[in-house]
Amino acid sequence: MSNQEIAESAGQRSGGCCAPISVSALDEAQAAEGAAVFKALSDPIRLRLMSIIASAGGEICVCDFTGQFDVSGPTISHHLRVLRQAGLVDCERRGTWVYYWPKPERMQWVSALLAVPEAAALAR
Amino acid sequence: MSNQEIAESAGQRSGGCCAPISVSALDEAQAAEGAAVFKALSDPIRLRLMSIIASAGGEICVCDFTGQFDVSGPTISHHLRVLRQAGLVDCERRGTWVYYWPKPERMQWVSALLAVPEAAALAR
DNA sequence: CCACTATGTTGAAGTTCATCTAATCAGCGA
DNA sequence: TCGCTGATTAGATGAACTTCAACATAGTGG
Repeated sequence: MSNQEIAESAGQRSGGCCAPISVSALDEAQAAEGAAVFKALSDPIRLRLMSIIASAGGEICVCDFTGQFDVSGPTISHHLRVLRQAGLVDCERRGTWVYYWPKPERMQWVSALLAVPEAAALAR
Repeated sequence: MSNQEIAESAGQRSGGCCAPISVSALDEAQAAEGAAVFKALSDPIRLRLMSIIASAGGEICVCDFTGQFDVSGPTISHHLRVLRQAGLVDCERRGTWVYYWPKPERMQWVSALLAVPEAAALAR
């Protein structure tokens, strides 16, 4: 895969955009978008929710969360919405239950933002 | 490499610890540590500061920041402290000026946390 | 149609955060 | 030693965030 292809696959309009910050600095718009995603991950409960969803290997039911956390149902619901609005997960209601799944492109984009290319790492 | 070895090589006491969240979920302590780092990156100004420091290719003087941002000097200083406390940058005073540099291990750790192994990506 | 379960939404209370001004600290040169 | 410049700390204030209780909505089954 060429660098160009990598850039394109990462760069589908929303947020996907930029080289790792070790390579080039972000402009204001890029920083705003990135910060919004990091904010979604900046709460311990949300990060755990995200990790449970991401590691589920597919979909997972909301009913599997309640009980694993010390907070009330509405609070879980609120945190899930934040993750959804950040584009990190998506969900669908099927019958009584609601299922969530991760959006790997988005996760990968954020991960790539922080990645340290070997050259940059060696420069120190 | 055994799982144990992986855990050890990633786990130098503070924070380094865990497999990507696409592979296994975080426990409370891991989530707390990860969330703290994400919180440090969750502000647009801090994320831009971080990207400027990371892409500087070495050290950079605080005096290079002031003027690039619409906030007062003390505010910049406050944000730099948050990044420092998160372990993402470090600094040293030399004469009149203070220089900052990134800590690539920490950046790499956070990046790895969100990385999506191919297998996990293909499973969807 | 009604009761029941599973989630999501709203509004309010308490807490944390970003930002500013004013004051302080560190180094330099006269 | 005194002032000057660069940077950080302290205190205050308004905005944003987390959380819960109460209510609303969607779907199931009697």
